[in-house]
Amino acid sequence: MSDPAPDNRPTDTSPKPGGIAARAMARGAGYLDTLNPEQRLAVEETEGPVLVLAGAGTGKTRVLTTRIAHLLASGRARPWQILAVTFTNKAAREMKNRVGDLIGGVVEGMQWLGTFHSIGARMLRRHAELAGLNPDFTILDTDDQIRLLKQIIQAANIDEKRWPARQLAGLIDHWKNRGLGPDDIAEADGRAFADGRGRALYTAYQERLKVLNAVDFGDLVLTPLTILRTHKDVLADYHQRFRYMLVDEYQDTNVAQYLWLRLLAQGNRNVCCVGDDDQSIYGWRGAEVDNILRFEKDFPGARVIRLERNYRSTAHILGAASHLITHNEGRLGKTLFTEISDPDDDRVTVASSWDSEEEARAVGEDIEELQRGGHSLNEIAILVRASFQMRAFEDRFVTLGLNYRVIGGPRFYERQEIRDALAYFRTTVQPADDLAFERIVNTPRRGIGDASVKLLHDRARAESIPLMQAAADLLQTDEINKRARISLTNLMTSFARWRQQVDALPHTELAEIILEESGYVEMWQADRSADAPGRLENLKELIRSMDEFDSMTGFLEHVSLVMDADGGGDGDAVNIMTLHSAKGLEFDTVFLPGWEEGLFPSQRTLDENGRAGLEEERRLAYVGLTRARRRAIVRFAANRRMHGLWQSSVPSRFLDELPESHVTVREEESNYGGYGSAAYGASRFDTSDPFASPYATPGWQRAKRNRGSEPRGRSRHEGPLSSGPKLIEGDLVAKSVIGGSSDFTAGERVFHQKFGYGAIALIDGNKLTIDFEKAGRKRVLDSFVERP
DNA sequence: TAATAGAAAATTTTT
DNA sequence: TTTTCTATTA
Repeated sequence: MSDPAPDNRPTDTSPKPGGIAARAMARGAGYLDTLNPEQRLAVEETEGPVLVLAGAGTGKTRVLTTRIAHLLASGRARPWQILAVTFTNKAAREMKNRVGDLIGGVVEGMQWLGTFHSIGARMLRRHAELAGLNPDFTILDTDDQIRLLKQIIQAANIDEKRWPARQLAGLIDHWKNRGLGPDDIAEADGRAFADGRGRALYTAYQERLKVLNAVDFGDLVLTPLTILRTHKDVLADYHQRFRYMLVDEYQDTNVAQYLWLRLLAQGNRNVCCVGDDDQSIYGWRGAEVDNILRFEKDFPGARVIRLERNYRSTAHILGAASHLITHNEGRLGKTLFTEISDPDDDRVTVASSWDSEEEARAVGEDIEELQRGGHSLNEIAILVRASFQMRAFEDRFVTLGLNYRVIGGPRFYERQEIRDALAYFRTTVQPADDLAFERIVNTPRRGIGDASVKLLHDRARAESIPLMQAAADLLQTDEINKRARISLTNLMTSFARWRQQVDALPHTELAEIILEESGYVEMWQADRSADAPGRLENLKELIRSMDEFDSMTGFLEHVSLVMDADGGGDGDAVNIMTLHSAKGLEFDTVFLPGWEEGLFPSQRTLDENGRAGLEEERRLAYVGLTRARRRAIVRFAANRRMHGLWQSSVPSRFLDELPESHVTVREEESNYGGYGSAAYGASRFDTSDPFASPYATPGWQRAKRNRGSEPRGRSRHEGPLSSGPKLIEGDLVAKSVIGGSSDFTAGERVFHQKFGYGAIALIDGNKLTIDFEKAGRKRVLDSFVERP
């Protein structure tokens, strides 16, 4: 959370409860009057466990915020007696603001309103000693985590190539998400990495973290959980403290978060969870839909309230989304409805393109058309499955001169220059922060290369001391070469100097001094590359943003928890983002490109998680559709370029699952081969019982049938109408030969559907480099070319 | 030790 | 296609 203030603040400075109540009463508790009966029930049912199943667009946030306002205004709780958890900082911020609006003023003292991670961090700082940490521990981000694990793997003499740190990080995260410490890992599970050494590495990692006085993201939930489990007095204290608990997006909780909540809720059982099982899209990072599905079992006597009245979308959009999601098993079941029904409402549009570039072109045209009709660009969103899809749209919009903004793109705090600068600050404030120190010892280059760093490491490890300490010790000897010695001495004195100034100077000033004196700014000034000026600008922005905090420590705390991207562009612009980051947002018009098998649903998810993965992808589709207020345009392309080579694709099975009655298929002249309703006809829509078999639809059946080895090239002889099926085969055949070698020979003349005729220049397995007569040199998979 | 060239790998989603 | 890592050379 963005609140760096120490823990004891609220009790003395926040307004008396009477004050809040009085303020709210003065506005005449009217906040209840605007709610519908279900919402009102969800707000007023304050005692005991409550599960609010809030479908998309049913006023979920409104219920949560009104509930908090109600608890405060009715005098049931003071601000600091309410625990309110969200997943994102954005949601926390919004909640705080909206409660403030309801109460009529800024809410003070709601220190337990925040993300799981920020609240976990707060708890952990209060009881750090119980976990063997200092209260000023640092929070490592993923990057630090992986660098640390890399060191541990290397120290254990394990081939880092064969057992990448990234994979171990994933494994450890997975364990932590399930609430498992190193000692809880079953013998068998521990074998999952490096021939059975997974558990040992996990243990080593945790020990190393303790030495560094650091925690990772997973620890922010797991360690507080462990503390609550093992210290009854602490738990009792929180039981007394939290009169009411609220949880947003309950469907996204993982096991550790769930256990933490359950433990806390055992106190007075006043827990209210709000969520939507149909919008659970974070299973891949440990979320357990099961948590929401079995709420009533966990909390006997729980009241379940369904919010099904949708205030956002047209009947067509709701109809399409609702029908799609019925193909999932294992849901609590809700049916969204709207009372607004206008015969002029557009149906959900399905359209297709030849390739991703044409897809972008078509969307661009649609947007310009809407714009001419007075549609605000801010109210338009393009929601993609994977971020690489964004590029085609960006390219197109740049040529069109169409304003756009990418939401959730590269994060400010993840940029190299920002991380470097932060490492300097961290080392200054926390001399024991080895990871930060290591990051900048030789940035900018100062002659302290791998050899010298290794010396430091050996020394530090041998004596179990921080790198800084080891450096100081080593400088007393003559083990390091001259050049390194001189600059290391310099660096050490600089840090000592900066450290002295921490309390003397304003932190923004000190930050400037550090970046200046370390030569870091100079390094970028000397850099002639195109992005150097931008980086310098970012550094300035970083210092500007520090102004809002009252100390360096407070700022660093904020940074590690709030990885939010900055404000985003202003003015009127189209929004481009992934489906995941679109959750919780809404737009008048939503474009959903790339509905193709393999991309959406993602092949990887399908491979790794099977049916559960497919259902999660389907929920993602549901989330996408329900972002739209008025218009949803679903698209797929017949060809897509991935990793620099072309692949063709089958329309997504989700298209088959859209109900005919709410969808229109649009044919576009710009389609080269008439790949419109000819190949993708109304017959493919799902008019059957959704539970029968989602895969019984014609399109999917055909694709499945063709997976084998049907002769290729047939459709070329059948005229333009069936150019579609040919591509389907191309894709499926392509998959079956990946890794094999090609039966083409160099120099051979071949035909490609997109590029025409050409000669093979180079063969690399099944990847061909071909000099095309018209399109020039391209790399393609061999299954996409034919002998003429 | 640093710079460079060349090869290999990788591409989902994020607190 | 792009990025990231590695090995080589100055």
